[in-house]
Amino acid sequence: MTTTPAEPKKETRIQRQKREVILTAALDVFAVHGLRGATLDKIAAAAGMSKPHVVYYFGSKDAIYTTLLESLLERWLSPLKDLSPDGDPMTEILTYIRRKLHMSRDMARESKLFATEILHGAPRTAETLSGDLKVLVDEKAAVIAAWSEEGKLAPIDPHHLIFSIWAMTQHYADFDIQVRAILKPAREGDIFDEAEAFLTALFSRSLHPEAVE
Amino acid sequence: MTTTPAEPKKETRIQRQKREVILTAALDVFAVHGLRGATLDKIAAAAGMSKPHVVYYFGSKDAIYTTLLESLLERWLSPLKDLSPDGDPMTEILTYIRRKLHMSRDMARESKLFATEILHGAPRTAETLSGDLKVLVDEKAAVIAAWSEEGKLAPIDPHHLIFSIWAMTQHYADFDIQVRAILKPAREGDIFDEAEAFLTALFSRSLHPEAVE
DNA sequence: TCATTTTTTGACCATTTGGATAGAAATGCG
DNA sequence: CGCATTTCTATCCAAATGGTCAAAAAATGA
Repeated sequence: MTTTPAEPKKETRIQRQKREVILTAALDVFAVHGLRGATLDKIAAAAGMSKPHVVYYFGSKDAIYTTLLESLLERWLSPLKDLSPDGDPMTEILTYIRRKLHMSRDMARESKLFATEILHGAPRTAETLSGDLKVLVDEKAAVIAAWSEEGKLAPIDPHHLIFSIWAMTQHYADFDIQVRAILKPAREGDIFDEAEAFLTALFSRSLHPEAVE
Repeated sequence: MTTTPAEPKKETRIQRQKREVILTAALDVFAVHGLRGATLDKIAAAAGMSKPHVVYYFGSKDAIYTTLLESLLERWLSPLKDLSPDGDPMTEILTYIRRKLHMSRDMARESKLFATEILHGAPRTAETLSGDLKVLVDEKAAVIAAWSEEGKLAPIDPHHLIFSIWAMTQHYADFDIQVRAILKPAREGDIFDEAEAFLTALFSRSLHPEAVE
């Protein structure tokens, strides 16, 4: 048979490497052009191989995209998973913000891929969003809510707090072109360092448990 | 000649209406599918007319997209333009946040269109970003910086403050699917009302000029 | 009314693109 | 070495898609 391996039980080292090369190349292409704008030709060129070879390893363009998205979701959620109810509230949240921001800096392409997916209706992520993600967020929101109740944190809507952290950190990856265009000639330093200082100041001010009228 | 009118000096009322119908339909399609994912057939179907008719009025798919983007940019910036140096700092900023949030609520498709454009490298908006937009932002950032200097506002990086307002307000339009998936069964009220309360609280706490160590 | 212009579309075309086929090159292995 | 399996690619194909064309229908105006 001439069919593709698709997803065999045992993957050789070479197969894993090749798949990795394709995924990396595809990530570049998808992040810039989106799912529809990306072509197998572009991906193949970026990966330095022929188009049928790409299809040989993944079966279809869609399969590459889906694979990318799935492996991304895991890593994407890990910083939030690490937010511990046992730590110091302020430290936990500021650490979370910092880790999320570092992910935006180091995984800008992945962030854009994810953003485009959600933006276009999350056709293949909807279940994860209202499933695993919702469970995780609800759990951590409860932790934050408890902190607020105990007076360790200013009273705040924990869900919207999480949304705001996502929005602000991912903004620096997803809209980097805009951010850079505006900050351009001035500002020699790293934009992410500025962002970290800004976000730390913003949230520590808002979250300190005091002046609760 | 059988060429299209494209952009004649004088546009009849009927022409303007037709163009408007097409633009509205195209906005729906572009917001969901992106530039590449949108097809002339889909746009024509959404507008209730034939594909050649759409081309007759705009010449090309790209022209529709560009027209949409240009008319959007003006409206997009108007809330920031209205931020006045003469008003009360806190009121001005909170009003800006509210107006921006209302735009996210009422112009979600436009927000998504813009987001996709920037996300994919802003190929046809780059000049505007580093031109008009930068000028406007720099101007308003100076206003905010002055307020901070005068002690009317907590010291804060004004550029990043603006970025954070964009990020958080647009998040509710661009990522509405994610937000809704997480907030779903609970929360009967309007998400945007919650967001408004949250953002108002967050920023008024951070911006009040006090506790400056 | 009837010629002229504008609006509208069915049919068609060229290109792009996802993917299939078949076979070549390489690799593994007895 | 010789056979089998895996890896890889040139070539082709069918569907989708942006856009053209010629002509019909509707509106305009003298």
